[in-house]
Amino acid sequence: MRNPSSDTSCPPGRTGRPRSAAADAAILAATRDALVELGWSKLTMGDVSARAGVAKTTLYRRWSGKSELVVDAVAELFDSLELPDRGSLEADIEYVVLQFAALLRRPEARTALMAVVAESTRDEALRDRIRSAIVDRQKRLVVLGRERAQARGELPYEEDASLASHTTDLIFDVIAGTVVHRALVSSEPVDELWVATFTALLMYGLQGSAAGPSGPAPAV
Amino acid sequence: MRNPSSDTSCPPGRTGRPRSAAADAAILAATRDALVELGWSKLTMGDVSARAGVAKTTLYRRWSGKSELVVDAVAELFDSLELPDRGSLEADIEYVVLQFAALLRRPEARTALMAVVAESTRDEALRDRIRSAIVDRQKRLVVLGRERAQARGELPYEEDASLASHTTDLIFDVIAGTVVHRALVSSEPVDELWVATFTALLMYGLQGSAAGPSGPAPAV
Amino acid sequence: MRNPSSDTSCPPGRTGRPRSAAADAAILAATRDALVELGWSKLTMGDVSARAGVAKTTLYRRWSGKSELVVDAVAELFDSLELPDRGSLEADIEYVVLQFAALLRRPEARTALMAVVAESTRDEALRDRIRSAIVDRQKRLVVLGRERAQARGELPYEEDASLASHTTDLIFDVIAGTVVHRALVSSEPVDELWVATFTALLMYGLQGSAAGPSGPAPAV
Amino acid sequence: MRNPSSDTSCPPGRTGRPRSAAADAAILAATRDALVELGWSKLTMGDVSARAGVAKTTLYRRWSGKSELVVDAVAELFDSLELPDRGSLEADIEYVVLQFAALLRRPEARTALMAVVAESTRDEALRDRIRSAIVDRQKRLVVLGRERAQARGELPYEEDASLASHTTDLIFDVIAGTVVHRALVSSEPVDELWVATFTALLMYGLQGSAAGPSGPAPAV
DNA sequence: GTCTAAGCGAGACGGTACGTCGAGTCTTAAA
DNA sequence: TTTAAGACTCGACGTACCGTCTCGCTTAGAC
Repeated sequence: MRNPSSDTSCPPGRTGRPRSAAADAAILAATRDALVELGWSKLTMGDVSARAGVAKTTLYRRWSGKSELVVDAVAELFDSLELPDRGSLEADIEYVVLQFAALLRRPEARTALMAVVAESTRDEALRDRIRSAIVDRQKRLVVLGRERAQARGELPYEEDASLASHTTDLIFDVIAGTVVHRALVSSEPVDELWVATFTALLMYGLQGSAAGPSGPAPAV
Repeated sequence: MRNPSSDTSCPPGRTGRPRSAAADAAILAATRDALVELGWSKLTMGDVSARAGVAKTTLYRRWSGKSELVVDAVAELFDSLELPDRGSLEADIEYVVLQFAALLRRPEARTALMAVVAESTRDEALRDRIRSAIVDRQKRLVVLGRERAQARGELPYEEDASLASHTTDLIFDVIAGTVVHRALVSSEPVDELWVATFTALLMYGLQGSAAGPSGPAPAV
Repeated sequence: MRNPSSDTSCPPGRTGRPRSAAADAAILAATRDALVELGWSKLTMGDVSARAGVAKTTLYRRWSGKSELVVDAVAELFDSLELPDRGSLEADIEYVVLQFAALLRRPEARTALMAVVAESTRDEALRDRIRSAIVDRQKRLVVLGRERAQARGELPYEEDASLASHTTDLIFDVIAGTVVHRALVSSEPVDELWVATFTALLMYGLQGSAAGPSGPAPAV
Repeated sequence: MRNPSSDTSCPPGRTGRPRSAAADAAILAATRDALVELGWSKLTMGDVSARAGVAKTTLYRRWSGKSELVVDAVAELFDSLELPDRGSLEADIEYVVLQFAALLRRPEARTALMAVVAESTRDEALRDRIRSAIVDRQKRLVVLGRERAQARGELPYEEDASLASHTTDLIFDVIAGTVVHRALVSSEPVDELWVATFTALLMYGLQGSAAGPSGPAPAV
């Protein structure tokens, strides 16, 4: 994250004691520790502040509540996501799926992600924060993978920008949604075999869709 | 639900005042009302008991906590899911996706589903309850749709029972996961256009995968 | 105190678990202990509840705040005040002064009395509670002593009830006010010598006033 | 007050920016305003600093806490007390009682006086400060009134300095204590009628006591 | 005329207590 | 034995003040 201080940009005026930069890092790390040990529902602001060696008021000065804090704490995990060029679209998809699955194996992510999404169903601001802090971080991998596949000729260029965006969104929802569902709802392992099967399904789907409505109609 | 009383089978002995059957229904309805008005995180056991005109003790005698109660309350919503024969696999998929999306538009489902999944990441028993009360209800639609498609010849029969089961699981995770992600994480509408696109992707994927690894390799 | 439960009479309806009578006693004793150890300003509701082995909510269910609680706790000390017949008005006065001074030597009374009076300057309800719980307990000694003196012929009967009441009030304010001021404001000891001097002053004053405006005018 | 800056004498060294003299006055005035509006227990240092247009640091550089600040703020009120010669001891007493009662009608004095006395029961330094800032200011009126009465021949000279001092103290405690008790504990008005009655009692007491133990024994 | 040590405003900081709320249990009397 | 009622313990909440600190900026006397 470029700007770890969350709610208010740090220097509104120029007077007064400046906010401790170290505190931000300590708090977010403490939040992740608490998530691992206690899980979302048993995590408390007081506990986090104690772990971080910080007063509770310092937390509330920077984050308006538990959800916001946890989003920022978990978002940092997503900074580690990357997409090296594995040579083919198929390999890239398998890599990104495995990487995301590994992230979902981390207890702090498991317990926190669905929780903040649940909260966000009744909180517009939280939804925006999740989008910018987490979703966008994931989506850029899809964008990158798609561009590479287009450069390789594996996928056609889409000239209509709106359509291109919608396609990216769909691919993203399919990949992220399916992996999350497998890992957290079905509680089944995301292992190499499953990833290969899922990737194959997705590859067929992408290539068939790319051929498009004008392509060979799905045979019954 | 056949047995709405959840934790303890109703009549362990036979003496004493029997449990009110009406109470169960009232409690679950009150729970859904409270979910609509307050959302998961602001729903309280005391509030539910007050809405249901029931003592808190009565709640705790039947459910061990908020998560269990909400799972049962929301599970009843899934009883309305059904899959009439629409004539083709494609139409069946579109129907099931739209139906599930409609369910996710209900505020009680939006706020509760992800929340109980989040809770279940640290609670084995809750995970089982979600599986039997919710997931299995959804999955039978996939099983049914697949059988119909096989009967129609749209999809091949899979003789290996284990493999068949895995394929069903994958399809289920793709459909349910993608729709949930679209609706709750990306917060985008699941409209006819999107459903058509997604269904097309899935159809190509299924047919390609059905042709199998021995089928035509995905062209680059 | 006849009714240790303070704010609400115990049985408003007849259902539900009744309030613990033991808790009242434990809380008031804990309050006095805390006053002795910590003093008024460092006494906290949380500390009292911990000492009493009681939840904080139980305190707040019975008393609306620290002031009310402390008034009730200290009021019990005043139950020990009594006025045995010492044979003469002078002896009775000396006895009551010494007894009150002894009470004011107790740290819980020293620290609490002025504090609740200070609070009561902005709180009508608290003022009433102090009056009924503390002031009236003290004043009855004055009433009793005066009646005895009248029976002995040391003081004349006052036929006008209003005037009689005003005289009692004056005597009470003089005795209680002077002793409190000596003990807490001037911080001087209320010893036998001082008591004798003060009592003499008061005796002359009472007898002179009793002789009344029609009595011998104060000589210059 | 000669030296309004309380805790540290202003110029310990000689270099550096000197303390603002205006700040002291502004702070004490703000303190009195806050006492009137909020009362002792709701008055906060932060509020006072805001009212005075001063940083909290500036307060704490001059006073060690709320009690000290309030003592100084209220003490200034006592500067207005004076005792013009009314021609007789009786008139002087009535005057001083009425004047003191008027002071106790001011909300800032009502709420603050008992509060700081309560605090002082556990704080030696505060007790000294109250004595020098408030009590001594009151007591000099008694000393003055007594000297005048002696000059008039209304009261005898007391040669034993210690005894004289003790008598002054007693008179002071009787007057101040009785008035405070009437005004703040009994919450009854200190009106002309009451003052006359009280003064009469006191006059008889003083004259009887002045006649002394060797004087006519109080008749039964 | 600098130099410099203190005062000053602003406001973040680590704490402690607040008074409230919800969870889940327990104790009554009535059904 | 279940029920409604409600008191109970426990623990977290989010806020308010406390008194301290760290900033950058005066300000006035010493050099």
